[in-house]
Amino acid sequence: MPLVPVLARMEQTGVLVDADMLQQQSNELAVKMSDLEAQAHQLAGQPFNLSSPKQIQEILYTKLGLPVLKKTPKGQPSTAESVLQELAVDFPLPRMILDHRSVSKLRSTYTEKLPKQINPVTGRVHTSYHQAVAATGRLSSSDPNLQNIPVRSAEGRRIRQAFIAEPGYTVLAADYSQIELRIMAHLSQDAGLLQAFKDGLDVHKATAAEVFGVPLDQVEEHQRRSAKAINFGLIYGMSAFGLAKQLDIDRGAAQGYINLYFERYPGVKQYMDQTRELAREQGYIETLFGRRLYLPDINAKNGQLRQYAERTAINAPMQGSAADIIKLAMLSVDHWLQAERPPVRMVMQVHDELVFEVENSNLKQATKIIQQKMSDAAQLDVPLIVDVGIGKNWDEAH
DNA sequence: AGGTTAAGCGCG
DNA sequence: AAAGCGCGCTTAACCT
Repeated sequence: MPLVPVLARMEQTGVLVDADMLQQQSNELAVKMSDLEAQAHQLAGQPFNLSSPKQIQEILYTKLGLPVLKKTPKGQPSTAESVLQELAVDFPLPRMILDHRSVSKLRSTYTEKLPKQINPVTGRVHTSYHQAVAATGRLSSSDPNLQNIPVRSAEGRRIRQAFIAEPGYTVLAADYSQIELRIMAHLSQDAGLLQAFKDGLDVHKATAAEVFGVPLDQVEEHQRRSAKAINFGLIYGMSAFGLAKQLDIDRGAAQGYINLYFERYPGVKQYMDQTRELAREQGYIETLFGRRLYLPDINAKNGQLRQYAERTAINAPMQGSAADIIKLAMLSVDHWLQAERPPVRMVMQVHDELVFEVENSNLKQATKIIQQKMSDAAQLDVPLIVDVGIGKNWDEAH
């Protein structure tokens, strides 16, 4: 039995998963894995278990003499993705290891496991949502974790395509647009950021225009990408060093971007300083709705511990407030479901997204009500925009 | 045989 | 010296 009570095992609803489709994908992934193993065997001149760190170290570093770019905390040569990415520029084997890793991850974690998690009585997968695990107030999901179903790669998205609705129903996915940055605008009361959201701008593009000093309609793609990295970095309390690595630029340039950002959005700068200060004084920070996160290390002598606590102090109000808001939205939606009993099931929560199974003839009305209830879950000084997608499966609904 | 840890990676 | 927040799952490697 788990020590933390399972407050929300999805026994009543659950989500439909097409086991045959996953089985088919499993077979295809298995073929790719053995192809890669055979190729690696050739190149290495010996059998090569691509998932064994020991063998990777032996073959890549000892036998082939590839440069050791980074070490693990225990002093072993690192085989982390970022390292292998760099090595892949000059050598073929690292690419194969990376491909093998992503394929085997998809197979072992998803296509092989999910079919076994289907409840024979309901024909659905019923995750457990935990309310008292994540320090920021987010839910977590386990057995199986449905909050990390692949989406970023085409291969991975095929797994999402196996998440379907029963005949006569449609998958409806509703997600908050940029909720953490909107919360940052609200908390910091930065005039520029507030205005950008009130004007309904593409916020990364708007940031790029400000930081790089170009008109909105002349922002280039690489500028938007940099601005996006800056925006995310800010939410996480990232340093110039981290931004430099992320954007593959030198540290001075990264610091320049950050300085420019804070010049253009002085309210954000002030908010960040204030938040650190408040955390130091009271030993905790609060979300918009008063959820506390205690930071015992905020005044630690150990710089590493202290800086970690400072980054948490910056991030937790935004991540935590977003968690508060979607929980309120879930309650609001549930009240509607209980009162009206529409043919609608709330089947998943993925941090800033709610997934529903909606009877086809009710799609229009359900979309409107869900969108409105999520948008109205909190009153901020910027609008809370909710994007809704529908489809035969979860992938299509995005 | 079974448990634990480190590394790695899937997601927001 | 570290350097970006929050999770859960799988594997290899190591341990009892």
